[in-house]
Amino acid sequence: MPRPDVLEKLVSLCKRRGFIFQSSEIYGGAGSVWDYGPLGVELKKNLKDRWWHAMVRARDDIEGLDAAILMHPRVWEASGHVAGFTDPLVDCRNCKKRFRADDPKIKGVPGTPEAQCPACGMKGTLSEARMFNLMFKTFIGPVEDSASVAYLRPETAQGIYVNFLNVQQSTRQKVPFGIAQIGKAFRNEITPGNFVFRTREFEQMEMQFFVEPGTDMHWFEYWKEQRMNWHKSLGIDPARLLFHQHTKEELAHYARAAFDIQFDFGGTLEFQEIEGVHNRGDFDLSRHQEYSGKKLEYFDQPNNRRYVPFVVETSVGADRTALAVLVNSYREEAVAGESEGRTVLGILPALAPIKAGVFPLVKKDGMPEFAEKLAAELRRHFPVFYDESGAIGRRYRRQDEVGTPYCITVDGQTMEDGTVTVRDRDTLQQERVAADHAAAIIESRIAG
RNA sequence: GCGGGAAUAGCUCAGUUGGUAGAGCACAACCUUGCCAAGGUUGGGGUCGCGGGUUCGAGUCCCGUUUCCCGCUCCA
Repeated sequence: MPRPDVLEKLVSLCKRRGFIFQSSEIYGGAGSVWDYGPLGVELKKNLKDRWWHAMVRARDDIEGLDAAILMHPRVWEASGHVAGFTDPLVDCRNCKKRFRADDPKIKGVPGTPEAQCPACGMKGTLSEARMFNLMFKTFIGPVEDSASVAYLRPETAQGIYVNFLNVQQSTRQKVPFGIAQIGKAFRNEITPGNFVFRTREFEQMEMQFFVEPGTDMHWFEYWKEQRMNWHKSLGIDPARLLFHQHTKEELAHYARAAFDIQFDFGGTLEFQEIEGVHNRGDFDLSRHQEYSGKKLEYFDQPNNRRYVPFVVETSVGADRTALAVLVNSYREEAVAGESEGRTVLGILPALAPIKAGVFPLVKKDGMPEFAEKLAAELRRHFPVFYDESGAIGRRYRRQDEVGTPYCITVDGQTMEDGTVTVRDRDTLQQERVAADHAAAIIESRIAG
């Protein structure tokens, strides 16, 4: 049974509370691009930091990199991105089939009444030839001529391949080792949609692991496991995650083997790719050798031999993972004694944009002053939201809706003994702790 | 890109046979209550996605366009 579709409610919540806005909204909106608001940028940053820590900082066999978005146009010829997509294509308006414009089976010039569709035989239904390259094209320098054409990268991986030897030699890494980077990529998708699931500008977190040929399947299995565990560590329900193996037909031109990690977004987005783990063999490095004329070999000193390493790639969408975290955490639940339930984002505390709300129970008897001081103190440790407006219950609910894991309330007793209550987002339980210890207690829970 | 649907306040929507926009919630201020969103008073905020057209007059009809949703197509 498909899970309920929460996407529509989530889109509304994201806008209302400042997670994600549509780009250029006041101009009617730009197609399929989204902006991260104050809370969204914190969530996504926490996610990226977590990935960076797991993949780069916590390991000694992976190095970080931040390659440029614009690259030499030949890179995309080597990668295969230009070749398959420079052919003009035509559509038949009748039978909806698509053909190469130079298909010999087409009689007549496409776009004219005489042209005949090879599939359905109708005349005059073929569109004019159009380019279907999904890469964004631009020009380097002020003159727009063919010599200055450049592309916005459609994937971050190539920036890693072309820097393979730079990184290896400057860090003295030995194979096997990896290079990781987080960055924007751009694709002129024909069918974008589903909120930030498929967009034309998106952010990838990629790691390319260089291994000795023959050991690639071992590392492929290793990284499959590692990456699945990472997603589970985000608090994502394991029942909503699965591997999908690419069939021969699905395999990309560069891949020897490929698994997707899929997440069940619910509704019509049942089990969709959020990460790909691919065994790319030596396709990329070999192609770059061929197109650049420069050797991209690794010298195995102990064995005194040179070879082009194989590559195991892990490529995860930062936006898709952020969406998965939001969808996974969204819940509406009943509250005892109330007709209206509450909306909660049960985000892992470590990922939550705001870690704690700080409230004075009432606006009198020195409580606001005490609470404001406490909030300022806590802010030195993590993001805090101070709120004194409205009923206390309303303030709790506001924080539930944006996933704030803890709410600290300053009450009458605080003024006497310096203790405050800490309320847990998920259990609604409160416990009383010394105000001086609140920061340390919450910090340890976020880490744990 | 093709076909269908939608576009009115921050959100969810209403708006009768065309006559210059309403509700609930949210938000702000003050009062009150004081531990889980529903008290009181007051207040801010839309020119109806955008551009044309028809009309004495258009949110309300027509055309174009943009964006979103559904389906098809595409997805290196």
